[in-house]
Amino acid sequence: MSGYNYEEDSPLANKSNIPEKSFLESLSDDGLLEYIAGLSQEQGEDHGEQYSRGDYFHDKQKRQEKQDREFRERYGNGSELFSGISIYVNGFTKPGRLQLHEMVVANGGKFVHFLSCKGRVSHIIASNLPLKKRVELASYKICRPEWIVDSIEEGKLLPWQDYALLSDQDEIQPKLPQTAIVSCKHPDFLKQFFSKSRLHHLSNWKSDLRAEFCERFLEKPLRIPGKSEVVTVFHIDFDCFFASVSAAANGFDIHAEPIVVCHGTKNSDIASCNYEARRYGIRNGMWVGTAVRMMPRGKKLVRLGYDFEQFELMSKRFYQILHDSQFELVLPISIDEAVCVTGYLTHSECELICRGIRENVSNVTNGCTVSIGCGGSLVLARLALKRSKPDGYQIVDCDGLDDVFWSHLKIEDLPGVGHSLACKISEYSYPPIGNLLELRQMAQDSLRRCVGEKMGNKIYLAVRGKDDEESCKMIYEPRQFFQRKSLSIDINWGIRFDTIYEIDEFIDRCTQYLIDKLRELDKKTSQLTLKIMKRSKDEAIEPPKYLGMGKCDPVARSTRLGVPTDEFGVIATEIKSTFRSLCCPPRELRGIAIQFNKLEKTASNQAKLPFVDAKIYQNLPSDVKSEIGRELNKRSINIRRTAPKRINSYQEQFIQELPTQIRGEVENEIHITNKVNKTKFDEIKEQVAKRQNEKVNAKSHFLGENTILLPIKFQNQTNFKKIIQLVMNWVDGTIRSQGPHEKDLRLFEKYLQRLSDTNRLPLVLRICKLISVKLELRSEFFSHCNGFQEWEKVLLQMILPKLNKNKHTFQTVRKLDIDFDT
DNA sequence: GTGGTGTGGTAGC
DNA sequence: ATCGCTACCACACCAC
Repeated sequence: MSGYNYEEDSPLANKSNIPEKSFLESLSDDGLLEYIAGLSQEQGEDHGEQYSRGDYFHDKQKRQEKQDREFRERYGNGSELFSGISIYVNGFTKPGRLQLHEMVVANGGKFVHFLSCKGRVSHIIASNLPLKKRVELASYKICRPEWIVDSIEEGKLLPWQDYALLSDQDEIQPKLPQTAIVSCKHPDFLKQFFSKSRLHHLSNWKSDLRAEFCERFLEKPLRIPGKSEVVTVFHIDFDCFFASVSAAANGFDIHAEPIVVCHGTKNSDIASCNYEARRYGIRNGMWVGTAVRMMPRGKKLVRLGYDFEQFELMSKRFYQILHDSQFELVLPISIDEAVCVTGYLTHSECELICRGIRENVSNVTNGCTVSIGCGGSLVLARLALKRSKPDGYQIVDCDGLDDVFWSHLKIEDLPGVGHSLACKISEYSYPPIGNLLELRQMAQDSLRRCVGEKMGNKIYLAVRGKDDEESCKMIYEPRQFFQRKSLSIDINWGIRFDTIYEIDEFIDRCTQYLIDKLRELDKKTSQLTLKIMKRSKDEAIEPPKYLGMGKCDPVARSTRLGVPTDEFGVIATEIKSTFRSLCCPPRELRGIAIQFNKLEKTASNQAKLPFVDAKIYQNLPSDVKSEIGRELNKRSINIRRTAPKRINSYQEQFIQELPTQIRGEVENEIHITNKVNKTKFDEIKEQVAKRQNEKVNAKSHFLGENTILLPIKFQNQTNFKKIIQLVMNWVDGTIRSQGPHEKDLRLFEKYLQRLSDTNRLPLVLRICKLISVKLELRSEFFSHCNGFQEWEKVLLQMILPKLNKNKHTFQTVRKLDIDFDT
C-alpha cells in the first residue's frame, strides 16, 4: 500500500497563498481523486515543481470548456434553458454527476467541477449534504437534482426554491418513509433492527473475519510458530474507531471538537467517543444525555450517526495493509483490531513496522489513527497497546519492564477482566488494589481464591507478562480457535408482544434467520437453547430507554434433539414449546435469544435417523470398536443390520437388557395412572400459582384474556422427560405381549389431547417420533407380535391424526407424516 | 470422577 | 425516541 501523502510530498505545499487544507477540503470527492491522479501524472512529466494550483485549474478548466463546447455542438438541441446558470454537483445524486453534466451543458448551462472556483457557481445540486458541508455552503442556492430533470421535462426553468435542500425540509422529507414504524410484530423488524444495531454489526463482522481466516488457512496453510519459538506480537487497534471514521466521513476534525457516535439524543448508547470528549469524562457505553450533562456550559458535543458501510470499508483497507505486511499470522480480533505475529525481531525492527503500519493506515483511511502495542506475548502486546493509546505505539521487553509501566495500568486493562472481576479483585484486600503494580504483589493462591482457579492463574501469569494456555491457542491452534462452535441470535430491544401467537411468529422468523445461516455453514444442530428476558417484578413497564429491555430476569432452557437437524419445523416447534415451558406472560417478555449449540457437519449420505451399518461396524479393528461403540451409545445412535441373519453382539446385549427395564419400571400398570394423576395435581397447583401471579401483574396490565398464558399450564420439562421415559418403557413392556391396556390408553389419549388442545403440538410430535423410532427398531424381532401391531395402530389411528389435524402448526410437511401415511 | 444444565462474565464500538 | 449482539469460556450445581 503506497499512500500518497500530500501534506509532505505535494509540490504545491506552501506555494499557494490559500491554506492547503481549505483547498483540499473544498474539492468534492471526485475532484480530489482527479486532482491526485492529475498530480501523479504531471509529476511524471517532470515539471511538477513548477506546476501550481492555479495552473492546474486553468488547464483543467480550459480542457473542460472545450469538451463542453464539443458536446453541445454534437448533442445539444439549441435550448438555452440553463443559460447563465452554472451548477456544481455535490456527492452522490440520482441522476448521477455525469448525466447532470450532460443535461445542463446540452441546455446551455455551465457545469463546474470544482467548488473552489467560488463565485462562478450559481446553484449547487445535492441529494443530501453532510453536516459539515451544510454549514459551509449555507450561502449557496442548494437544490435537489430533480430541479434539473423537471425543468427539462417542462421545457422551462422552474423555481429552484421548490426543490431547495433546506435543512428543515430535509428533516421532514426523508422521515416520511421512515415513520412507518416497524414494531417487533412486523415481519421486517429483524432486518430493520439489525441494520442499525452496532453490536449486531460488530458480532457479524467478527464471525466473518474469523471465517475468512479459516478459509485463508485452507487455501494456503500458514506456518504456525512452534511453542518453543520466540515470537513477537503486535496488537493493533484503531483509536476510537467509529468516532474517527464517522468524523472523517462528515468532514470533522477529530482533534478539534468532542465527538460521539450514537443514534439518539437522550438514552442512546454512545458507541464511540473521541479523546477530546473523554477529556470531559465521557466514556463509551454512556448514554448521550449523561454525556451532554458532563460538558461545560456553552461547549457543544457533536453527535454523529453510524456509517456501517464506511466502517467496513476502512476496516478492509486496514486488514489489507496487515496482510501485505509479511506477518506470519494476522489474527482477527474485531473489525478494527488485529493481532499480528512474527518471529523474533529486534527493537528497531519492531519500531520500523509500527511506524510503517501507522502511516499506511492513516494514508488510506482519511487520517484515522491506529495504536500499536508490541511485545513478546499476547498479554504484553495488549498491555503495551493500552499504554500506547491514543495515536502512538509502544514496544516492550519483558525483562526491561519497570514499575512505572505496571503502575499506570488498571486492573481492567487485563484481558478477560471486566467490571465485575475488577471489583472482586480490588475489594479482596485492604487497602483496595488499584493498579497492576499492586496486583503483582498478590499471591497466586489468594488470586485463585478470589476469582477462581483458571482466572486466578491467568491473571497471575498476565502480570508477569506471560500468556496462559487458553489464550495461547489463538497462536498455536488458530484454526481450532477461530472455528465456529455455536450459532445464535439475540434480540433484547424493541420486544413488546401481547399474545403468545405473536411470539410464535417471531420465534419462527428468528428460527428461519438462524437456519439460513446454519445451511450456509453446511451444518446441522442437535441442541437448542432458548433464553428469554422477562421484566423484573418491580420494574416499570416502560424503561427509560425507548423500547429498551430495562431490568430483567434472564431464564434459559435447552433441549436435545437427539438427531442433528436443519429442519425448520422441528426446530421452530421445539423452541415454541420451550418458550411455553418458561412460563413468561407475553407482555412481560423483553428479550429473546435462540442458540444452536451443538453443530455438526452435514454428512451428505447421512440418514435421517442415525444408525451405523453393522457390517461396517464389525469390520472395524477390535480396539477401535469398543471405543466407537461407547460413543455411539452415548449419542444414542444404533447399529443396524442390513441383513437379519446373524445377531451381532451389540444387539444381543440390547435384547438382554429389555426384560430388566420392563421389570424395573413399567410392568406395574398403575404406575402410569399415578403419573397422569400427578400431572393433573401439578396442573392445579400451577394454576393457583398463576392466579396469584395474575394478581401481581394486574396493577400494571389490563387483564385481558390474552394477557397471561393460556389457562392450562403444563408440567415443566423435567416432568415431560419423565413422562416420555415412562411411555417408552410402557411401549417396551407391552410390545411383545398384548399391547397397551385399554384403560391406560384412554388416559394417554386424554393427555395427548390436552397437549394438542393447548398448543403443545411439539410435545405430541416428540412422543410420536419416539414411539415410531421404537417400533422401527423393534420391527425386526417383534413385528409379528400382537403388541407391536396394537402399538402401530395407536400410532396411526390415534396419535398421527392429532398431528395431522394441526399440521399448520408445523409450517413444513413433516417427514414423519409422509413415512406413516404410506 | 463424569457429564450434563443453567448462569455469569467478557469482548469488540 | 432508538436500534441493549453474539461467541465462548468458566463455574456451580446436580444426578449418577
